[in-house]
Amino acid sequence: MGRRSDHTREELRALFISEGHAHLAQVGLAKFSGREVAKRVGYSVGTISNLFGSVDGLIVAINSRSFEVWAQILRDRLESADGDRIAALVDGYFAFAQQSPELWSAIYAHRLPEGLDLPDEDKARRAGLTQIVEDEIRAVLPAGTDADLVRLARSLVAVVHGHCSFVVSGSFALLEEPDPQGAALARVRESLAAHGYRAEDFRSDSGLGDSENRRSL
Amino acid sequence: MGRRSDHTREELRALFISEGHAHLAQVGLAKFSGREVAKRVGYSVGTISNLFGSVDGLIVAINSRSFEVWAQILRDRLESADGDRIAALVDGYFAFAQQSPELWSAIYAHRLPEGLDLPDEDKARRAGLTQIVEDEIRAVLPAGTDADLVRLARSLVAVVHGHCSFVVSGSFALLEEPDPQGAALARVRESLAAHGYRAEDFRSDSGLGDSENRRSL
DNA sequence: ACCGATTACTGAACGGTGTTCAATATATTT
DNA sequence: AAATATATTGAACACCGTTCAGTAATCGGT
Repeated sequence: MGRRSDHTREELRALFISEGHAHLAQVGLAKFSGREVAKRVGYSVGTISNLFGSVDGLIVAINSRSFEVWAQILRDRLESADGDRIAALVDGYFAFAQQSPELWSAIYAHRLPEGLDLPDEDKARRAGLTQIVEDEIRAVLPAGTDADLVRLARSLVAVVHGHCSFVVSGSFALLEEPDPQGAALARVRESLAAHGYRAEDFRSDSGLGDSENRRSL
Repeated sequence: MGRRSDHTREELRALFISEGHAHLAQVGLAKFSGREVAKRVGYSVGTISNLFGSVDGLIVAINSRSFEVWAQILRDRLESADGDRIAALVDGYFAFAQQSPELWSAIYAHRLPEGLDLPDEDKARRAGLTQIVEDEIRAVLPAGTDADLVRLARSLVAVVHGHCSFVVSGSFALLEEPDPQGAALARVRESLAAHGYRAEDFRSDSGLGDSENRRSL
């Protein structure tokens, strides 16, 4: 077979990303197969190299797509949140990781080979997630330099990320923790409090992690 | 060639782990090759399956070895620490990750296939690291239930882990953070303070992360 | 309407991977 | 010394990602 042109290049990329996303969610990064994805899409092996440069390139694109799905989950949780928007953020962070553990861990397990780094387009696609958090943190802390606020927001993302990572990877470190998400939230609240969190309404909280918080404050 | 028996089974395992450790540090998990390790050790392909069940089994053993190296680094830092033992812990955590990024990320990037989970022996080998942290946290907080203390200690490990993960993965999230380790330490101190940290001497601290801390307390 | 030139896609070939398991050569036991 | 048990091999297999000459559809010019 030769030229087909039943899809534009962009449509074809979208097809591979979509099918690849599903495949990655099923089998995980270790067993991910570009050949398999090509077969499912109905195109030949070489097409991946044409479109994405390499299988690594395809995985990068798939992971960027994951970030978009993830960000949308955060927005949904914020939308349907009661007053406690910080809890909603933590909840959204965990939600994606736990409902799609293979997709989530692929994001952090995948390291692109020496030399090339993330295309700018992918950086932009992924920035949305942290942006959401930054905006929420800004709304809840006393005004300071924006640079400091951005740094704190990302540091708090790291706090939640660490807990999430231990849960998904099944690290023994959190095996005995009945409520890792609660613990993450508690740590976030402790740091926010240290930075002058405007307490509004603290009413609804749950989980043992928060009891730590309550006990000591 | 047939039977050789120039090493006991345990010696042979140690050989593969040692050589595999070096190989993993060089090329990273994605390019890790069991065949290559076997060649270096001077044994044939099949030997890995005999000794470790599979290449995944070998990687598990290598990663457990990494935990031991890592724990030793923590102990060294504690030994040569000035008064600030918490900073020493954070420093040790980052030190291993940054001096052996491939080994560190292999620990968390490797997910063992559906079905089998970590052998008890490996769990024990890996527990040493968190044990060190637990002991230090216990020494520095007012006495409470030991269960709560263990959970808090591990949660704090997760806090540091998250920052470390973002650094090693080169995640854009911390690109604008000049001192991620300082940020991790600041978050840990904020949580410790919330739980009644006995402040002893706070004298020597450094880094922007800590300035956040100082400003807000 | 035709015909190069261009483009999109193919898929066999290649070198690599992990796993299996009959064959084999050394140890150990009888 | 013979028989048995054990440790190790390595060819065979089925997969993987990358390459690239080849081919067929489309396009631009006449």
